[in-house]
Amino acid sequence: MSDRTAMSREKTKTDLGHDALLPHNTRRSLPIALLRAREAVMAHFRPMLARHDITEQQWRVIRILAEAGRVDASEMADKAFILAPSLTRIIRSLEERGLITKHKDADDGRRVLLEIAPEGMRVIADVSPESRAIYEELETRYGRERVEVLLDMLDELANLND
Amino acid sequence: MSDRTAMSREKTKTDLGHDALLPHNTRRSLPIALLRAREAVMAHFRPMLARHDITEQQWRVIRILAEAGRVDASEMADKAFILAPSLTRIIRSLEERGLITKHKDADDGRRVLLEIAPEGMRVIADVSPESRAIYEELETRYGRERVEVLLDMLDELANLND
DNA sequence: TCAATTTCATTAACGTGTTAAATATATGAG
DNA sequence: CTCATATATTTAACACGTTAATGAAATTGA
Repeated sequence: MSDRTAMSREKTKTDLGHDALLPHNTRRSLPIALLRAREAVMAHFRPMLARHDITEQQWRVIRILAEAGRVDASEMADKAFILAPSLTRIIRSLEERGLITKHKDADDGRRVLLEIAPEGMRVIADVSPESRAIYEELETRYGRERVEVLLDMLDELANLND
Repeated sequence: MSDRTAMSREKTKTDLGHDALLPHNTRRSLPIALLRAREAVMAHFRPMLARHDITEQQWRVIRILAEAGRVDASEMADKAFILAPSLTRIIRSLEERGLITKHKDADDGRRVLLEIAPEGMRVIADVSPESRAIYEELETRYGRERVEVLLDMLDELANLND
């Protein structure tokens, strides 16, 4: 390779000279570790969702509607952990595809109420068993109790701010 | 709980009739828990990065260049956990802003070599201390050892596929 | 040597993430 | 009741994520 001067000085030019200013190693960083773990998990689900022609976020939305019935947009944003602007787009797309219906709340004209449509229920019925199977396979391989422990630790991390 | 025959029938219309088809509760799902945890962590860093006018991904890239010196795009994609198409855009933007430089590899014309520029080093010097401080605050509040445990568990989850 | 294959990077197209601003409706103080 | 303020949703603008396709350079094997 590129042996710039006399000997192996690959880092010389860009080196900080001392490590105090350098951020700690990328591989032991919480944000990236969380990203990697999440991607590894989603890699199991994504191809299956793609076969059913829905995205991960669309799946979260219709799944919550199937669980919870009629839900307004704010509540949905909260439960599905999707920001309002993204949710607006996702709702539009799901409605156009006939998977959900949308109506104004009669008591509060600002609110948008969402409900799953029969077509959406069909998707739930198709995807749920496969999703479940994938999750259980994952749980088994990682260890059921360790998943619980991990979920608790993640929850606590997510709630550090309160 | 869900006694859904005679009384309280809010969910009847959208109910599946039996719970076997329903996905398990959203709040105990690994993908969302990982997302929530990651967002909670990033919420601490994002405002600081925004003040320095860089995104999280741009920060990962220049930080890796500061750590590792000259790096080609594939290696960068790997280390920063950024997909190639995103990386192409990020590299373009960082180069336009003068934070990095880019050259073709003389030995392999397909490869693109990246290096941090002085302007990029300035950003590193500005952001690193703040980043470190935020991370250490976080580590302290969550518990140093628990962070280590969590990182190990996340790593194992990310490597289940191998 | 050269055609087929593989690898690296980019482009394209679409969906989502993120912040700020705009719009519409509700609510509350006077 | 009315004006100011607060809340719910949408729009806008830009960056990134994701998959597939393209272009260019390297590698392989006949």
